[in-house]
This record gives sequence, structure tokens and C-alpha cells, in this order.
Amino acid sequence: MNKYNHPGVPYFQHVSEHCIHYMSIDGVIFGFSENQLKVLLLRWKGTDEWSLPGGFIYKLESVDAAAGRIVQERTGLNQLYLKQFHVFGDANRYDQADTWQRTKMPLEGIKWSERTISIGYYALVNYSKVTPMPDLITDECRWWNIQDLPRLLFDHNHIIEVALHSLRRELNEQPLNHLLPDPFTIPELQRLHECILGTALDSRNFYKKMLASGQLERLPERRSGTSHKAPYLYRFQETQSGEILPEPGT
Amino acid sequence: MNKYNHPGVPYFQHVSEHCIHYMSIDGVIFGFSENQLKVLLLRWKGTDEWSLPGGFIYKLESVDAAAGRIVQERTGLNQLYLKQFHVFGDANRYDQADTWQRTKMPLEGIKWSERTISIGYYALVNYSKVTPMPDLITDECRWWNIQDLPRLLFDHNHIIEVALHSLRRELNEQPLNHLLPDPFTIPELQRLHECILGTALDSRNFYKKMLASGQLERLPERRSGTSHKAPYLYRFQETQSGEILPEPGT
DNA sequence: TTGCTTTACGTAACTTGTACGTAAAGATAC
DNA sequence: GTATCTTTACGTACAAGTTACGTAAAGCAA
Repeated sequence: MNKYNHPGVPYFQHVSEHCIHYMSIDGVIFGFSENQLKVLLLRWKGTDEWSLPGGFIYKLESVDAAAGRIVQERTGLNQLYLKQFHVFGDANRYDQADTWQRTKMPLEGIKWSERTISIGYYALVNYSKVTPMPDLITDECRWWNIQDLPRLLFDHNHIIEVALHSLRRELNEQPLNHLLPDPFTIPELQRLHECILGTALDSRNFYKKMLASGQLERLPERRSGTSHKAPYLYRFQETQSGEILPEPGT
Repeated sequence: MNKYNHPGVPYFQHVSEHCIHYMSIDGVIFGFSENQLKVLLLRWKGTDEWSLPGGFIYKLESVDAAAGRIVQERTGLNQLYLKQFHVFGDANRYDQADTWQRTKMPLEGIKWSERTISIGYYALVNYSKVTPMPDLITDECRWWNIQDLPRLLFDHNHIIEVALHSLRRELNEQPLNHLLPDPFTIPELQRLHECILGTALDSRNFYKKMLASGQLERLPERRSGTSHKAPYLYRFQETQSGEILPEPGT
């Protein structure tokens, strides 16, 4: 692939014409599988360089809608929980020359911003319902364990860290069922809490706390096969189901 | 004042040329005086319409720096605590035709965005150290009690509500000393908590909690004059002084 | 001096969180 | 099939934090 046939060129030309300049959205898409917290990453065309999924805001598009569109296109989900968590607005967020060179994206002919302000959203999605799809400028889209991420493009390692810290702080208010199978077991919920918090929890106290919260509804069935004693299945009660974007702000 | 000599015209022309389009910053500047939580508002030139102080981001300026500049210009303070709290990005945040007509700002000749995404920052400032200063497009800058605000321009009533809710949620982590005289008394700190929370607190429990936190340092002197029994003066210990922008994000 | 308000500190009941014990259910080993 | 191990489900004891309320000292006003 050379600079004359790179599919990113028409894409960035389209963005430059129709989207808001100096501004982007980055999505930290969290999934949970095999007792691991994961994020969805993209590998740029013709490189070994990875980044978060991201995109741009059309001039007359709501920012939440843009974030929803971007995450939807990578996951195939049309119902998802999204939360705006931070704006990354430093004038020098990363070494631009170095980063763009790593992407092998030929931007010479395109009117492009000298800097980009990025609005960070995180999404909580059901791992098993996601079909990872690369976009026009990437070859591959797949899950990475949050524990062993590579060095990412731009300042995306930092953005993921801030997203994880935000999720950690807001853990008890977030609809974590979006990350779990439906229904789920208490041990599964505990593993998820442990992955997000990065600490081990006492299972007996965790049980007590979850049941005392009154948000869980126990089903008559148990999860069979996996564990020694089959655990009961649970659902979150209707109240905090959390549809698309139940933002405090709007 | 007519459309031909309005000082906003050259201002908006300057902004249109040098600042990022489709994007602004709004500052909710909190102050505390006479047992009332207050915000600083601006009255637009030749009108009775009020709005939050705001401004625009220069193309190569950090967003935090832009917010600091904007708040600094209205308050005269060069040391201040600022916190980014939300992005207001709806495509239709308010009725544009109605709002701009209320401002009496003649924008006809100026290349202006069809919509604006606004990054909300709140500032905690020392009321007595602020010198409210109007900008180029406003006649008056003064404090308003948060209890009895007028109907503001744009969606600024909503932005203030979201700012207050954010402050309320983050109350225990925020350096509230920025809102108080230095040193301050425990009753003063309690009034401030009550104003932010909107509820009455038990003074005996409040004392206990504040002293148990270990963050307060009692001075030998007492505040004289005001109350029946003179209360001791306190300072927050060095640790959580909170200089300019100790952001979790960066 | 008497009465009132505000500060400063204390006690008791209650709730929440943490540490750890244990039996039942299922899987695996012998 | 029985013993052993792991995991779930539920329980108890103690510590820490929260809430409710009592009270004396300090200052102001009558």
C-alpha cells in the first residue's frame, strides 16, 4: 500500500469536509470474557500499530449520537450503554509527527487540524454479542485484555487509564449487567468487580452486599457445567436497566 | 446601540478567525458569601439578558488553559481551582433564533457555527478576592444567588444545574477552602456544605466528621465579633490545597 | 443576673463494612 | 462407590462509620 491508493485519504477528505475540525471522539469499549476485562482495539492498515476506535462529529450531529454511531459501527450493537467521561484537550497530547508517521497515513494533501480535542466515551457491552468490525482505515478489530495492552497510537493508553479510573469510581452507579451474560451469577459479577477494581474481594461479603442491595432478582435456575456447586442465576431488577445514554447531563 | 457599532461584531470576527469553530467553554464560577452559594453572571450589552461567562478556544491552546483564561478575565484571579465537569453537545441545545435575538447581537455578516458544543468547567473561588469584570459584549458582571437566578440565555440554567449536581457528588474530594476565607471556621464550612447539598446538617455530627477527617488544622485564634461563642479558626492541611487544575485526567 | 444563641465536645443506638467459620452441592481422584 | 477437593450459599463476631440527641461553656441582649 502506498500513499496514492490508501483508503484513508478519501475518508479524511470526507471528514475534513463534513465534520467538525479540531475535534474527535474516542471510544473505550469495555467487554468482559474469561474473567478478563477487555477493550476493543483497531490495527491500522498496513501496520502493527493499534488504537482505540474513534471518529468525528458531523457539523449538525449531537455528540452523544456521534459516539453511539462510532461504537455501533465497530460492534454491530444497536443497544448500548455509553458514558462521556473526559475531554482530552491538551494542545500537545502526543508527538504528532511521530504518531502520524507510525500510522503510515498520507495526510499531505488533506486540510488537517494541527491539534485535536478528543471527547472520551466509554461503552459497556456484552462481549458475546459483539461482532468486531474494522473501519476504512484499519485492517483488524479485536479484543485485548486490559492487563496486557501494547503501546497504542496517540495518547490512547492514557485515555484507557482514565476511562478505567472513571469506571472504577462510578462502579456502583453503572449498569454492569451490560457487561455480563443475561442472566448472570453472583460469582461472575464478583469477577467483574474484581477486574475493574484490580483487587480481590471476599466472596462471602460480596454475596451479602449484592443481595442486600435489593437490585438483584434470583431466578429458579442455576448455571450448570462450569463450577463445582452450580450457582444461582440472577438479573438486575428493572429500575437500573440503563438504556442508551441515560446521561446525568441531559 | 445598533448593529453597526456593536462591539461584539469585531469580537466575534476575531473569534471566527482564530478560535476553534463549533466549540465553546462555559464557566460556572462558584462563590460563597453571606451564607449563600453564588455564581458569576454577565448581562449582555444593551439588554436585560444574563448568561454564564464563556469563551472560545484558540486553535493551538489547551482547553484547560482556555478555561483558565476565561475565568481569570472575569474574576481577576490568577490562582484558581477549575474542574471540567461535562460536555454539552446536543445538536439542539436551545432555540438559536430566539436566543440570539434576545442577545441583540448582530451576527449577520459573521461566519458563525450553526451549533456549538460547549465544555463546562466549574470554578471554586474566594468571593472576597474577586473583582467581577464584564467583557467586550457585556455591560455588567455580578454575583447571583444560586437560589434565585433569572431565566438565562442559551441553556445556561441547565448547565448550572449540572455543575451543581457534579459539585454535590464530588463534594468530599473538592478543595472547598477555595470558596472560604482563609482561615475559616467550622460553622462557615458547615453552611457551605449545606448550601451545596441543599439540606440542613447536624452541627454536632458535622464537627465530629470534620475533625475526624484529619484534614483540618486548628489555629490558636478564634473568629471574633460575629457569633455568640467565638469559633476557632481552621485551615486545610497542606496535602489537599489544590492548585490550578489538579485534573484527574492529565 | 437571667435568658438566649452558638460553639464544642460527649454518649448511645444503629447501620455498614470487614474478617472469618461452615455446611451443602457438584466435580475429580482413587 | 467413597473420599477429597473446590465452589457456592449463608451465618456470626467484631470494627468502623453514621445518625440522633444531651449538655456545658462562651458570648450577646435584656
